[in-house]
Amino acid sequence: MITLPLLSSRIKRAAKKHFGWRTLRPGQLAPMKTVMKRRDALVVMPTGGGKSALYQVPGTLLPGPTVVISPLLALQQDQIAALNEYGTPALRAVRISSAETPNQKAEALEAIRNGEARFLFTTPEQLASEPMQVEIRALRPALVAVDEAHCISAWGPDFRPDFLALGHLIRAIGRPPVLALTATASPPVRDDIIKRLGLREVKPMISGLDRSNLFLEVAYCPDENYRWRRLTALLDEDEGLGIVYVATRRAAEELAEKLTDAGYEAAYYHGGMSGGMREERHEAFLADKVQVMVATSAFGMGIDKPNIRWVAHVALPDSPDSYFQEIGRAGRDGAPARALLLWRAEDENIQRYFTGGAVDEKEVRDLAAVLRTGAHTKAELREKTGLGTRKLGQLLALLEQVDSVATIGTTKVLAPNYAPPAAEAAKLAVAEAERQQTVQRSRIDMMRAFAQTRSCRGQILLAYFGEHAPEPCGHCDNCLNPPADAPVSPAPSAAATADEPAAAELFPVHSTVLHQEWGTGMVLGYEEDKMTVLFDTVGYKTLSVTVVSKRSLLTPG
DNA sequence: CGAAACCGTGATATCACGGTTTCGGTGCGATATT
Repeated sequence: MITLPLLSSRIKRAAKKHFGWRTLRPGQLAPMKTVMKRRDALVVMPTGGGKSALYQVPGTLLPGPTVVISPLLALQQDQIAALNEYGTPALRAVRISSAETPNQKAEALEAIRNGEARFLFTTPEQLASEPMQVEIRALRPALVAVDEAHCISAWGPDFRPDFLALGHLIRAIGRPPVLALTATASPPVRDDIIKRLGLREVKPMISGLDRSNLFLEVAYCPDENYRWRRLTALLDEDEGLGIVYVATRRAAEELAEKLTDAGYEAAYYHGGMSGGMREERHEAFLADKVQVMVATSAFGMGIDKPNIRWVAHVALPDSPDSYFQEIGRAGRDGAPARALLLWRAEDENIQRYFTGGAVDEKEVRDLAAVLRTGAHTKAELREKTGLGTRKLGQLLALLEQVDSVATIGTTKVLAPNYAPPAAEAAKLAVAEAERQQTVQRSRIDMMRAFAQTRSCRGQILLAYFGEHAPEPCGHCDNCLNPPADAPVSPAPSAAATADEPAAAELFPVHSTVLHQEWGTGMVLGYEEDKMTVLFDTVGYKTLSVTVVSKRSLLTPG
């Protein structure tokens, strides 16, 4: 029987023996202990906080191999190379993905089987194959680590449907304990991860959300000219290198060119470039050879570079989740760094477009009906329904979420016997799509609210992530230079006259409330006369405290 | 939704204007071609 103090020292010894780490970083030991106790865990920790170690160290001690599920092959490549650099079988990693031939896959499985390797990296798409499930299950994995777990929520419904089925897939390989890792996750995203992975008895373990060396600034830009001037002003003030996020590939190329013409060392990066080119640019940035990287959201995951001095947005991100993750790449070394949001009202349009339009109930019904007639490949489904690849994928993802799709064999899908009738499945799917879009629109609303606020931005961001910060952050534009007509916000020191009790908090932060129309929600925070509530079905809503109070719109839940 | 490309018209021989169409992010994996 293992006692707890012994557990801690075993972990520390393994960290020292295999990795040469004399100490663990804050927030690392507790999740490692949870993993060693064979329990599920969800850990939210900024990149650079040492998330990989959370499965790597226990992985050397557990009585079976660790399966690491991660969304990007390029990222896996780096992690595998890093592990194999140690040159010890206890840390050796292999991979199963589309980049491996059948022979290489077999070798990878064999290496795990005979103990030459401990870590098996793979993708949700590989796990969707039943023969692969059988092979991996036979390895008796002792732990499944899901890296960048927010992809379940962010990518699953949209274009990586196999992420939605991860919970089922993990069950199919024997359901070892699951460790879910991500750098950012607001409460609804955490809930989604827990639900989709089927995590049991987890309390999210969260650390490092308050990045006090990051200075948060926002500027509203009436036109592109003004935005350009603010951006170049930042580049002129700051000697260091950084990332400019834009909304489209074309914008990335055009802005990079404009910056180059103006004498800045700029390059662009987006998902439409060839793999080789992307790698090249990525390497150049890591090697300090690019001062300004103008990029779409494709640039980011896995970038663990300590000396990024600023991140600018020439766009309005689709959510505070994305925003936080993107700015979080600056200042990893702990030295001061800047996050500058340059937004225009027009920026919202493209995000609304990406949110997607109404789903055609008839199309879903027809698809659901075909699925009930037996197993089909996706090509067959396209043939029979006349849907395009992308549309088909989205509808399948929706049906998957209402238990109307199952994968059989390697590539075929069909309606499982527990699936509702086609008409009902279609109704459920349309309702689910609407719910997701409503929530997504509310996230855009929250992003705009963050951009427009006159009070502390750090507080608002933390509130969005479900953290209550009683004091203003002291590292945002509004804290440094309060707008002339700024509200009476809770002052950092007793000097200010904070006689107004912080917008008379009707309901405690984090308490549950009930709204007649919107159902139950959680109070996230107060700001001026407004309160923000996260509702289960309609997402984030900002309400007037006065109106809520006068009309008794909310009751304790 | 809105920016930009496209396209036709008009008054003149190059462009100006207005209407219409198209496109827009994130990546796995399988397939076809060198």
